[in-house]
Amino acid sequence: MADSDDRFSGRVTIRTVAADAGVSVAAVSKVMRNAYGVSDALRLKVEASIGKLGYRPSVAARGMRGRTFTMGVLLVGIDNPFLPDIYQGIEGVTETAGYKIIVGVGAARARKEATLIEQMIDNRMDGLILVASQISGETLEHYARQIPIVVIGHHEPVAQGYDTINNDDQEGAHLAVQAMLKSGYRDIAYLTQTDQEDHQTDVAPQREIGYRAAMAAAGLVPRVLALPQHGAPRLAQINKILTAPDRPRAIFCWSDLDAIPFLSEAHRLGLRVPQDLALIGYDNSAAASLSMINLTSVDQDGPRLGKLAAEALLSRIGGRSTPEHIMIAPTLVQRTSS
Amino acid sequence: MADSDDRFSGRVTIRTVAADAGVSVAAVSKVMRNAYGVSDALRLKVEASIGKLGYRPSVAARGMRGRTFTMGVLLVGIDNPFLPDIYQGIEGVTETAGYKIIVGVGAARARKEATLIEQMIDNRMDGLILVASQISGETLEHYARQIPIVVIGHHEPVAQGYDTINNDDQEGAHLAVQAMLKSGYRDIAYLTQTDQEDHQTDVAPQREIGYRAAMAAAGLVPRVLALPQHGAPRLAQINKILTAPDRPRAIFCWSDLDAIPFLSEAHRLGLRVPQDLALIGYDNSAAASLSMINLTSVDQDGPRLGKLAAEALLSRIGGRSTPEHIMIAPTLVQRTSS
DNA sequence: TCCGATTCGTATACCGTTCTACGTAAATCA
DNA sequence: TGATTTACGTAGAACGGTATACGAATCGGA
Repeated sequence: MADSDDRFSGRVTIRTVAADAGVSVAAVSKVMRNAYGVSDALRLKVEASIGKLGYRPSVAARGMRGRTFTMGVLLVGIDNPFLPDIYQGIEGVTETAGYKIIVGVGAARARKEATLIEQMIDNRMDGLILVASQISGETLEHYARQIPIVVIGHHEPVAQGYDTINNDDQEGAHLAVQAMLKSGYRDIAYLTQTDQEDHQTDVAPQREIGYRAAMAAAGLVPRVLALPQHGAPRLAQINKILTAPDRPRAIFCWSDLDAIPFLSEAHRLGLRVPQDLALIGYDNSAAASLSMINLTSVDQDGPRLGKLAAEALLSRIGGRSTPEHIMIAPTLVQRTSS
Repeated sequence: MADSDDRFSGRVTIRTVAADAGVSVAAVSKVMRNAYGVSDALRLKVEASIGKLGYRPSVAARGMRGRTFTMGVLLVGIDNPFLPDIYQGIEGVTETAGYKIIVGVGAARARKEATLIEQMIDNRMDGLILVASQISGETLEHYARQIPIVVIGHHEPVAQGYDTINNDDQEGAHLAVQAMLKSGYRDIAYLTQTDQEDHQTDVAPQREIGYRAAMAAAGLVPRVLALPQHGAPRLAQINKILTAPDRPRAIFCWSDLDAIPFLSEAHRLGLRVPQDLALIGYDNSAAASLSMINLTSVDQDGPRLGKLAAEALLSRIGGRSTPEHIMIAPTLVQRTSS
């Protein structure tokens, strides 16, 4: 009877295994969790049944009481070219630690991201890594009380409840401006993004701070341009900047995401790079190294950021409660666009 | 008030809400699910309590009996440029249907993908969309018995247990070859990928079939080149093909993913495109339209594929059990590389 | 020989939902 | 008016695990 029942319902549960091995449900659970008080004989019996039946515990059921051994990774959007690097770094750590990853895709909007975080909490993730999140530090502290959180690409050096892993964005900007100065440019503009909730803690404003400091140190007047991230106005704005009579001679872009379209439009307009226009981007994405693009870019070592974040999260899940704030040094990859 | 409550009483459960509203647990559950048999008065009372307490149901617990209202999306890898389009199409549908999405990132390896599918089943997803999966049709049938599945980018027109959504890859190849013939090229090669488990059902072999048919129809001899997807040999192989004395005059690449590095290497070698070498890619990815790249490419309308897949999955979750196999027509986006 | 400690396994109370019965009161019908 | 139906709400059994309390052996030492 029980047999035909099981066959009908399909799923092999902990009870199926217990019956097959002739032991109690609790015994099987203990074996699964390597809990204390299991003899070798019992373990062998149970493991044999597990293998035979192909039993896999239900994460949902398990999550109602214990760990799920899964961490959630929240990405800004799926099209950002430096995400693969970070993801790869995270995965390297989780794989050896026996953790699974589940990805949530945001849209660089705080509201949407908050929903995703809640979804991850609902799904009983053991911890969360947020990449370039738009969420305010205050809100993060709130969520951090419910689940361990590590943040990449969001400067909040005094945060108490969660960890931050960053490259030194001010330093990165400094490197870019220095390189341009060294090549003789003085009319250097900074291109930032608009239509973001405006936090000083985000990477673009941090890079702007670094840019302004470097310009000031050189006795030059800073000039900040802005570009919407989405929609038709974007291309029009690029065109407007490039065709204006006071077009800057050099532009440091907050991201390759903007630098490459700029390069493209400049090329279309017949501007020579770097003779007529010098460009430096940020992230050293795969596309930057293509020979027709050849964009000078600041590299922030995505794999390392991901690795550090995953390690921090694991230690936080393990019980650490003192915050950790790590900042790594960026490097400049010089190419022909500057 | 509610704030200090939250901090102390821990998680707000359905019982908290029921107690607060002065109704039964089942009543709250009914309201949550818009189930039959709930009066406006009851609904209002319950919703007030939900709002006041900030209650959110636990997906884990919910998953143990009913729906989770979450679908899993399995992507080949996070760096494939046409995934954002498909994702966007899926998201458009799920958002209005009140479904959540959770993403799993594969690595174009069947083993890894199988693990991910099992993880999704363990997490009690309501259904799965697999994008460009490497898993065999046989294995898919097996999993499809456990969970509703829709597959994008995998031709299996007689599959019984799951649905397939594809662009007509043979037709896409036909369009590419036709365009090259029309421009006067006759020495046209096809570039496929290696180091994949070799299924006729995958997109690259399908495109090869279309290519061979089109060449045969024109009375030309086909010529197939191969390129590993990863590692150092990749660049060396590109270089070898481009510098060989019998370098083809035109190459139709199975994906922009390969066409763009080819273009880059050709540019580095000083080859003129399309005078010395014509190239056509597949996927019409964002990078293809950049003016320095300007790659002719076959467009398979990713958003539409995603939309159709999500709709199919919803109807399958809703109970449909007859398989659905949809094929949409690709178009050629002509640019200057051919 | 008796006693406390240690080992191993079981019974069972949860965890937070859904969902199937079922009871009751109001509305409709003949 | 009595007999059905319909609408609304509740109780309580799942679901598949975890974890705690506890009983039964086994063991070493005085």
